[in-house]
Amino acid sequence: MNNPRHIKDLLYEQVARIGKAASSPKRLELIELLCQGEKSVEVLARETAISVKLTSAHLRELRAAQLVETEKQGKYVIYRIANRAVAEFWVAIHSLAEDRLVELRLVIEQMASHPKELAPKDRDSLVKLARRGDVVVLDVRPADEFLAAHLPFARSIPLDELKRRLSELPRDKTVVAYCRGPYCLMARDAVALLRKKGYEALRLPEGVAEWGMTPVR
Amino acid sequence: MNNPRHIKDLLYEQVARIGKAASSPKRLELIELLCQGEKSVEVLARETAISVKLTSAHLRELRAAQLVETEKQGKYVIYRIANRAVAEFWVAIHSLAEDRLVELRLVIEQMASHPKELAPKDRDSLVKLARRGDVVVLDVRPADEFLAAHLPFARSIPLDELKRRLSELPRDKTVVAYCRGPYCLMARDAVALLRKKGYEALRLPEGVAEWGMTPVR
DNA sequence: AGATTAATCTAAAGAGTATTGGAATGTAAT
DNA sequence: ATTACATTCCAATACTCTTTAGATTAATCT
Repeated sequence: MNNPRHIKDLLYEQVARIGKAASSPKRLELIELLCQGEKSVEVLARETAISVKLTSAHLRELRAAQLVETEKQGKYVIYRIANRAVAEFWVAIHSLAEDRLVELRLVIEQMASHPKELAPKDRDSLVKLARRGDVVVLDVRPADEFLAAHLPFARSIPLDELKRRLSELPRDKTVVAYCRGPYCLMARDAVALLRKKGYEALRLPEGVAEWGMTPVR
Repeated sequence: MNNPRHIKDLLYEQVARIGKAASSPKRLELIELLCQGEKSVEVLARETAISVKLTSAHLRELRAAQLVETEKQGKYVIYRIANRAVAEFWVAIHSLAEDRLVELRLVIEQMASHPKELAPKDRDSLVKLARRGDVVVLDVRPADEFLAAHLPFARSIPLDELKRRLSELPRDKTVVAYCRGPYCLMARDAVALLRKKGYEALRLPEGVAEWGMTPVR
């Protein structure tokens, strides 16, 4: 059985393994989360609101497709993205989805709720503003994710500490908050809180994965 | 039901529509074929060796995911890639698969059979050589695909005409043959034929999609 | 040693997908 | 009008995937 058709079938079948891994909403959410940094099964389950058992099963699939790697640390199993290419694929697939699927764009729009929440998409100019201190780039993800990687000149105040650490932010600067990416709601909530307290705040819908800064190894 | 969890579920579910479309080997093959140019259901079925009915069903899925568009031309229905982003996604997913899956790399290696079939990957230098006429870049795909788009300075001799049109190729130049991409076997067969006839021939494993030249509209 | 915690494995039910054959639709050729 | 052709629709079957529950493994804590 070495005919051309047989060979081709083998080839596309392998590529389809990646597609299969990316065909479940839960697995995609796990991938996005792992793009923020390595995590244990328990943490992944908590953050995604999936049962530990089911999380484990989905991670098993991701590992079968070689998209994630594991390392046993004591009684924990730490999962991480296999390499940067996986993060780039996550960005590629969700970007294509946003490009093609009206339904997705609709949900994203209604997520923004207030029209002025979107920050400028131009990365260079944002970095320039942040470097000069004209805006404060605020990372509202958990501290360990900030530690693993963060946008240039960002400072870390996790969302659940924001209320009591408001005083750390200058009142006269615009705050640009970001979190895990366009589907994460933490930055949205942070901006809502900041505005209620009188700050000028914008949400940057991108995260480290979209900026090509996913931590690996 | 406007709680955050519900919103997130909607978001990832939409992205998973793209993953689902890419989770079947046959659909991937159809996408790759459509990256070469628009085609009718009949042609797609013939080229992929899938029954017309099943081809139609898979194309239906691809259209549901908004990855392809259709246009009725007389009694034919012409399918095409929705836009360039789809071709880029095809390249992204098969590149990731090659990066991550040993099994895939193994099949590709045994496909090359002769070690020297691989041509230089550096695009600029290949284009330079082709411009100066130091090598002949040969497109062995069907004529309509060549017409839709081809690599710079390439000339077209479809594989099934190659034997009787050999005289069109200069005997003293290296021939670099390419076809639809790394999973297409036409360039491999062309190289085998050329070598048997005494030509110096190499296979370029990339096609128009990999070079970002997929025809759209 | 025994209890606790993290994670996985196995089995089973339900939901969804791939594939095929037969019928139906719409267009073009005779 | 009738016939041929390209494509899709519908229904049935086999298969695969998702999810949950119960049992199991392995490391840590008391």
